Amino acid sequence: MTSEELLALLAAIGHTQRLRIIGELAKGRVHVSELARRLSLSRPLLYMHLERLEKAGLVVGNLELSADGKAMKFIELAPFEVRVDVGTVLAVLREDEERAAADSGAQGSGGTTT
Amino acid sequence: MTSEELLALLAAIGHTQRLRIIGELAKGRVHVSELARRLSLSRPLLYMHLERLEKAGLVVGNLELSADGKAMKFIELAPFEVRVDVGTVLAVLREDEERAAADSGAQGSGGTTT
DNA sequence: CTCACCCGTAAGACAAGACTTACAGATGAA
DNA sequence: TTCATCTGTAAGTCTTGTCTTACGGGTGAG
Repeated sequence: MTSEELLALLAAIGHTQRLRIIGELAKGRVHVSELARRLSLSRPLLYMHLERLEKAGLVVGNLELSADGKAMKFIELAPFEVRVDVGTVLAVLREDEERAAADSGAQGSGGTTT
Repeated sequence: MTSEELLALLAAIGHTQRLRIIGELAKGRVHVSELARRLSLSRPLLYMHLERLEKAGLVVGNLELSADGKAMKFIELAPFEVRVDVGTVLAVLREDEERAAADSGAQGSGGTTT
């Protein structure tokens, strides 16, 4: 895991509204408008938060058609678990360095991959 | 743990520079100016980050006097470990509700405390 | 056709965070 | 005294993130 991924994840979870969203989704999948109603959030705002959560891989969205033919986007919580401690931090920093080294090393040859 | 505490912690760790700071401190305690030099950060900026880290309880600062009588603030990494998953989120949300309930319940009487 | 749902995005106001430059004070050494 | 260390903060800029308002289009029911 790179620092970029870790940061995306921490930033995604680290917000009051998004905690509430996760809390609500923990009860089960819901479509966007319904979710907005339950949390008293404007739909555009909710979209913004969902985008962030989705990018970090915390939720997954599925556009489906209901029985009466209306399009509905259902949001589902993706399982996640990260231990945050000194070891994790050191690990991502090391990963970053390795990637940087690999990138600069692969510039001339091109066969150093994997 | 309340959501406020969790958010402070996540926000504290969730930043590139602060990851680097933690990484450097993992090697051992350092005084501020030296730390700033190692990370190529301006001292005022480092102060800002340290303040955030300290508030979240991730680092501890100690003002000491060196052998030649100069004041030096040593920064030390505090042990920390948090598991971030759905359970954690639900736990802090529940904790929030309990606190809110306790606060509003204690307004009139004063004897309802646990 | 109008109403009540649903989807999605664009634009701009506003607040929070990150970062720089500049300052002020204290010590010991040359 | 002047220089090289260290401490700390205040002010202002710039960038990022949050949030609201205002649009656009689609479906089925009355």
